[in-house]
Amino acid sequence: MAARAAVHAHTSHNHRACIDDALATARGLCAERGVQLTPLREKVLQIVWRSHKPMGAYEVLDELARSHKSARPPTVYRALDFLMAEGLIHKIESLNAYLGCIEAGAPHSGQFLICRQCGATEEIVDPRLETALEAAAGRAHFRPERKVVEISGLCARCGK
Amino acid sequence: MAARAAVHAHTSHNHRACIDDALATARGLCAERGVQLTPLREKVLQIVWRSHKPMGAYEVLDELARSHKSARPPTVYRALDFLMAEGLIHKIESLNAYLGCIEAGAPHSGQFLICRQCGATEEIVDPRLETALEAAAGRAHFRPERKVVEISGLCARCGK
DNA sequence: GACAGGACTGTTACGTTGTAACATCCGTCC
DNA sequence: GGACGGATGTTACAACGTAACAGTCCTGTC
Repeated sequence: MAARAAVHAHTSHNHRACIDDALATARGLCAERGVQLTPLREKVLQIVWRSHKPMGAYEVLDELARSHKSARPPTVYRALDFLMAEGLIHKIESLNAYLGCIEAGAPHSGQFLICRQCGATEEIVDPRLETALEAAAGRAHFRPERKVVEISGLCARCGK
Repeated sequence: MAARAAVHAHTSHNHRACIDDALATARGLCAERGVQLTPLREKVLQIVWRSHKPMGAYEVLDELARSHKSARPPTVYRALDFLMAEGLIHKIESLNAYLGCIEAGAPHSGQFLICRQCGATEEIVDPRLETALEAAAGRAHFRPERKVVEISGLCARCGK
C-alpha cells in the first residue's frame, strides 16, 4: 500500500458519510470476529468519530450521558478499551485522548499529525516511516511491539 | 553525528559517573544560558537520573520529600517543567513519566525504546528516523514542532 | 424448565496525575 | 528603602483512570 493520509481533516468532506463509513466498517469487522459491538459501544464509537479531533474520555462521557443517564467513568473506559482492542480507535498519548481509526481492521500502531492550533489530528500510514522505526529499533537489538508516533505542530491550513 | 544510543541501560556502567556527568552538563548549560539551576531543581534532576527508568512525578515527589519536607505536587511539577524547558529531561507520554536526557543542550524531541518487561528506557538519536519523520510530515504539508516517538517492546536482554 | 457460566453493564468508591491561585521570600536595581 | 521579578510555599481542586462487587441477560446443557 502506498503512503497516504486517509483522512483529510481540513478538507471539507461529508463528515456524516465519514462517520457512517466508520460505523459500517466496525459492524462488519466485529461480526466477522464474533465480538459484540453493542449499542453502548457503537454509541461511544460514534461520539469519538464526531470530529477529527482527539476526544478526552470525560468529554465522551459528557456526550454519552445525554442519552445514557447511567453512564459513569467505567462505562466509557470499558467501551474505549474494547474499541482499542479491536483496532477501531487509537489513544493519543500526548493528549490523553481518543481518535477514530481510519485503518480499522489492519492492526497497526498509528502515526499522527496533531495541529496545536486547530486541534485537528490526521492519522497517516507511512510505510517508509514504519520501516525507519523498525530499523532504528533493530539497530538497538530491540523488539518493538507498540509504536507511538505523535507529531505536533501546525497543519497545512494553520501553518500558512 | 552518527546514529547512536548514548545510554546503554542494560550495559553495566558506572551509573554514579553517569549522574555526575548529567549534573555537570546541566550546570554548565544553565550558567551559559543565564537560567537558575537552583538546589531544588538540581535535586529533582538528580532524582530523575537515579535510574534509566522513567519516573512518575509522584515518585519523584516521594523521593524529594525525604530531604525536603515542604515538597508538594507543584514543587515537583515546576521543577520538571523547568528541566523540560531547558532540555535536561524528557517526558515519556505513554507512561506519564520523566527521564533524564542524554543529549542535553541539543534541543530535540527524544526517541525512546521502552522495555515493557524491565522498564529500562533507552533514548536513541537516529538521524534516519528523524529524516523519515520530517518527510512524512512534509508529505502532508504539516509543519512539525514536537515529535513524540516511543517504541515499547522487549529490550535486547529481555527479548532473548 | 432449571441452572451454570460467561459477557456485558450498573454502581460506588477510590487512586493517580496535574494545575489554579494566592502567599511568601529573597535578591537586584533604581 | 521600595519596586520588581523570579523562585518557592501552601491550599485546594480539576482531570484522568481503575478496583471491586452487584445485577442483568443470554446461551448451552441436562
